[in-house]
This record gives sequence, C-alpha cells and structure tokens, in this order.
Amino acid sequence: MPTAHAPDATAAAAAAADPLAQLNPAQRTAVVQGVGDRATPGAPLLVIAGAGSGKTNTLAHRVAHLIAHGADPGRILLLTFSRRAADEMGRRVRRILTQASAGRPGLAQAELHWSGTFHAIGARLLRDYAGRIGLDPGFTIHDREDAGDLMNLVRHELGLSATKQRFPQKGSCLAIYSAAVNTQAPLAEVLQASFPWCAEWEDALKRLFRAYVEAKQAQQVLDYDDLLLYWAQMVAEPALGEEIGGLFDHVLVDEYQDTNLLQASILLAMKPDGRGLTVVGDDAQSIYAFRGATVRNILDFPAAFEPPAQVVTLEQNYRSTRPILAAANAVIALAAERFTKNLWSERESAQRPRLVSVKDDADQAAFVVDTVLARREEGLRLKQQAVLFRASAHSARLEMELTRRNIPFVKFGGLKFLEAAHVKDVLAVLRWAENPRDRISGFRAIQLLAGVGPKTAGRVLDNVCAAPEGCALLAEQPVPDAARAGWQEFAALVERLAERPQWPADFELACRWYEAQMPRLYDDFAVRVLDVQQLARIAATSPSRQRFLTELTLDPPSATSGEAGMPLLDEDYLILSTMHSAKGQEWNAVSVLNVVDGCIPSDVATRNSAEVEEERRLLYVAMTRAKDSLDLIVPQRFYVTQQMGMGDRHVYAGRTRFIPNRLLGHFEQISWPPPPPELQGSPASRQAAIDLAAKMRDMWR
DNA sequence: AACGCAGTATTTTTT
DNA sequence: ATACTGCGTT
Repeated sequence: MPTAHAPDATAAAAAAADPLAQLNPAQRTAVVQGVGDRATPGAPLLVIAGAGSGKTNTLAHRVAHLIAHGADPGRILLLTFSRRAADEMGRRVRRILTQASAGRPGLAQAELHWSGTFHAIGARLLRDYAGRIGLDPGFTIHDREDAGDLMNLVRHELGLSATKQRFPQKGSCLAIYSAAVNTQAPLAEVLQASFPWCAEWEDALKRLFRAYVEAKQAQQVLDYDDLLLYWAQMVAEPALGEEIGGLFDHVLVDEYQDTNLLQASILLAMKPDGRGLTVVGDDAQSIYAFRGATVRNILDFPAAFEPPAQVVTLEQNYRSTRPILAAANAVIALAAERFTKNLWSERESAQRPRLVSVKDDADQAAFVVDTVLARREEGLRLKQQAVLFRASAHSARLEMELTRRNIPFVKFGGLKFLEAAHVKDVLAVLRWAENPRDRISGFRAIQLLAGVGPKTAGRVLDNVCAAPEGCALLAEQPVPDAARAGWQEFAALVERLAERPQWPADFELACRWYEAQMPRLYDDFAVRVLDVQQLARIAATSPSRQRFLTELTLDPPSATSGEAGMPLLDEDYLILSTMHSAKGQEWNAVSVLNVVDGCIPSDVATRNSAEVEEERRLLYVAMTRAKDSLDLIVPQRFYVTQQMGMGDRHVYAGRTRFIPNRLLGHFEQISWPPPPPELQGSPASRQAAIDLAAKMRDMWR
C-alpha cells in the first residue's frame, strides 16, 4: 500500500534524511518500539493494524530500521501469509534501505535470507535439520489432493470403505485429521465441535490416522500439516528449540490473526521470552478459522509474556474514502464481538458506496462489464479495478461476458492449475523420480501408460518398494504384453531422471514423453498442452528439481487468466478474485458480486454463529479493499448452483443479513438497468418492453 | 486386467 | 468441469 502522499522532491529528500518522516506517530512507534542502538532483540511487540492503515509499509520500515541499526539481515525471520507478500515486503525493505543508505554502502545490499510462509520456512528448516530428527532430507511434499489420495488408499486397506454404515469420505477424513493437528485438540473434541455427524467413528478414525501417518513415514512424504507439525515437535525439544530459535535475532509475523495454535506454539518454542518477536495483524480481518486459525492467538498474545507484550494500534486508514469506511465500519460494528479499534479516514468524498439491484446473474455480469468499461473511459486502468466474490464459481458468468467482449482479466483464487489432471500427471512423473517411495505419485505416473491399470501399477510399486535400490530394476518389471514397448521407454526415462538429475533439461524430457501420451489420454489435449508449456516456463526459473517441486506445491501460481495464458505483464487487465485471495490488496474501484444471503454468508457456513461471524468479517475485508468506489451487487434471484442438469431452479434471495435496513443510509441504492429514458413517459409501453426482453433472455437459460 | 461408456454426485474459502 | 461408480466389452 502506498503511503498517503505521493512523494515529491522535498519529501524524498526528507525520506533520505529520515526514513520515518512520512509515518504517522503510531506507525513510527510500531517501527522503533524496542529497537535500541545496537538492535538487540527487544520486548515482544503486537501491532494491531486496521485495514488500509499502512501495515505492510510499517512492517517493512521496522525491518529496515532494525537492519539500519545493526541487525544482521541473515538473522531476521519474516513470516508472511503468502509468497507474494514476502516478495513485496523484501522489495519495500530494499527500497527503504536504498533511500536511507547515503554514506552507508552495504546497507542497500542487505538481503533477507529467511522470509516466506510458515510452510515454506518449515520445509527449509526441516531439510536442514532432517538428519537430526530422523527425517530423509529428500522428502517430497503432498498437496491436499495427494494427501486425500493417500488417505483414501489407507482407508481402503483398513477396510473402512466397506463398512455397513457409510464411513466418512476421504475429504472429510483429511479435514478432520487436519483440524485436529492444526488446533492441537484431541480428536473427540474436534469431532464434537466441527464434525458431530462423524463422532461415532472416533475409534476407526484414530486407527485410520495412525495408519496414514505410518504410510507417510514409510514413503518419506510430508503433507502441509506435517511441515508445521514436525517443525513444532522439533523446536519443542529444548536443545533444538534453543538452537533453531538462536538462528534468529528477530522474528516478525504478518497477518497474525490468521495463524493457528500450532504456529503460535512454534513461535513460543523458538522465542520463549518473546524477545525479538513482533506480530502484526487485525482481529477484524480474521478469515481463516476454517483451516484452524484462531483469533485468540492475536488477542492473547500480550499476556503470553511476562511482562506483557507492548501493543501499538494503527487506526488511521489511508486507503478508503470516508463514506466507504463508514459503511465498512457499520458492517463490522454489528459483529458479536467488539473489535479492538476504530478506523478513521481523512479522505473526503461525496460518493457513498452503491448497493446495486439487478435482476439476475446475467444482468450482474452485464452491469459489471459496463461499469468497468465506463471507468476505463474515465481513465481508470483495468488493473486498478477488481471484482470480488465469495466462491470461485460465482464469477463464471462474468468470465463468459468478459471473454465475449474481449476484456482481458486475471483471476486469483480457486486453485485451478495444480488440480488439472494433466498438470498432476507431469508432476507425478517428476515426483516419483525424485522420491521412488512416493506411492501416490508412482501410482498415477505408471498408469499413464497404455495398457497399464491399477493392478499392474500396484504390483510394480510393491516390487520397487521391496528392492533395496531405487528403480534399478524398473525395466524388468512384468507388465502386460500390450504395454511392453511403451514400458521400456518409460522405465528408461524414470531411471534417467532418478539417477542423473539435470535441471531443467529433465523437465523437457518428461514433458516430451508426456506430450506423446496426451492425445490418447485427453480428447482436448490441445488446450492442455498449453498448461504443460506454462509449467515448463515455471520449471525453467527453478534452480533444481527439488526446489521446483517444493515451491510449486507450497506456492502454486495463484492466478489464472481467461483464454490463452497469462496476459503479458505490461498489458492491462481486470482483476477477479475470491474475497480470501483479496487479503492485503487494494484497488481504486471494487465491485462485490452476489451480496446476497446464501452467498455471503455462504449457506454452507451458517451452521454456527462463529462461522457466520467469520463471513461477516469476510464481507468487511472485501469492502475495505476499495479506495474510491465500491459497488455491492444484489441479484434479485439467482440460480441454484448446477444441481441437476440445466434446470431453471432459482431462489429469490434477499440482500445479505450483514446489511440490514438500518445500515441503508450508508449506501446509495440504484437499480440496473435504468429505465430507458425515451419510454419513461409512457408506463404501459415501458412495462411491455421489459417483459418481452426478459422473455427473450429466459428462452436461452 | 484394462478400458470405455454412461450415469451420478459434488465444489467455500487455501498453505 | 471432474471424480467416482457400475457394467459390458476387449
């Protein structure tokens, strides 16, 4: 987030003299609190940073301030919520240091060695310390789908798939397992609280999870949760905790409201007295409880230390105009819990946010496109505009409309890329070569061959596992005659990849082999090849196969774009994003789709009041992304999501419960499309025209 | 054993 | 749009 004022020449000069000159008093306190002349780690610090309060900038200044006061950048650990946030932070720190480096060569060269997500840093530490904790440093990492597949395999092996009453599906099993790990709670408690309909299976689930853990260990794979769990267990050993905590003089954590108990325990084990620990967050923006995050982490942080942590609150919002902020504040003020601050803004504007009433999904898309184009005519680039929605699928109609009207867009969230079957195929080949004991990858890779199915694949994997040395015997594996020729080629490829790794040449080899299989596997292979080529571009930028596989799993491409590949960087494009993926971002103009009960709050998230409250905060997050204009769109009816064929089942939905009537004063209410002016004089003809148009459209639903 | 077909069920949000 | 299922054919 840029600071409030565009830096002119004098301001730039002032920044060079004193980097803190442009910060407000609270921000300055957050930057310098506890930083002595020699930057010895000070008392723990909590920064409560409201939406748009310059949080990223403040944190970057704190890091730069530490370095400028003698902290070793190689001994600073910066934990962010996403890789993108880590990169952005690194850029800003460097920029601040460059400005302040007059007379201090070397300062501008400072590089942060340890910045990334909890999961990425965990993976790195675990590889470094693997030998000390009985882990193979070459472990591979399973994403959620791989983990689900393994869970399913174990589930079948234990005979739990054929029980009299229906046993929970693999996805539910994994969700339960993950919740138990991340909340650090006993299984019974987790079942009681979040999965009451599975409570009867407690014993069976315990057996399943034990077998799942054993399977992961035998195959030298870790899932997402393991990256935190092993890290936490590792630093829970006093000697290792002290040693690893001792690698860092300063530990700074961004978005602390979205961390879970496991992550908090890691911090506490590394820095038991909190010295050198800074956490930043906003309790009103906590939106990841579904994955174990707890707002208690941030609320209880001060009292976790003796003496308690210092608290600094940033309440001035530099982002949004007053009317937008007033509306957002009004929404969050209805929350069951009072939040820790009151945001205010100096940005005057006469324009209230708009509540736009449209007939249906199609009109919603048409309205958004018209509005976006009108704003572009006024000089606002597409990149400064964003459309936000609760669930990835909600933008489908809009994406069609954008494609039809040739408007480039990039969509964040919804995780499509890694889930595409063909992307998983290529990765399975590479991962199996990287780690021959990874059964899930092997099982998938082997079955890519013509004439090879589950039975053959299972037999091959058993043999490979029994053999002491990697895949030396691969070529001699018994396969059906029909598959013999293809098998030799495949075995040669895998052996070559396993024994003489060369990167990124290996990717090309695997790719060439796989592309030969694609026409047989997929009717629409032509479009899928494009994704494989996209993958090749990512591979080319990775220094090694292991890094490529790890980073792709932990930080998959977060954006997809309409039609043919990503627009070029210098092109202009509209931003589409889930509300979750919009975290930490801002745009001049924001439109929010489906501000309707059932979408926000999502009707699958209204089981208890905690879930509903999280949905409320989610809407708050969406609204506070807007700088100058904000449209909340309310379709009068929307179609029940593709339940059965192309039926026209629809519901008449109401405006979201988070904007009750008494808040309407904060909004300008409009309907779209507006009545055509030439027909306004004659109500009868106007009525007829609209009815006919609606009928025409309805013909093609 | 593998494969193709067809019908059914399933999708919140993400490291 | 894709995964999982069952069933008939190769």
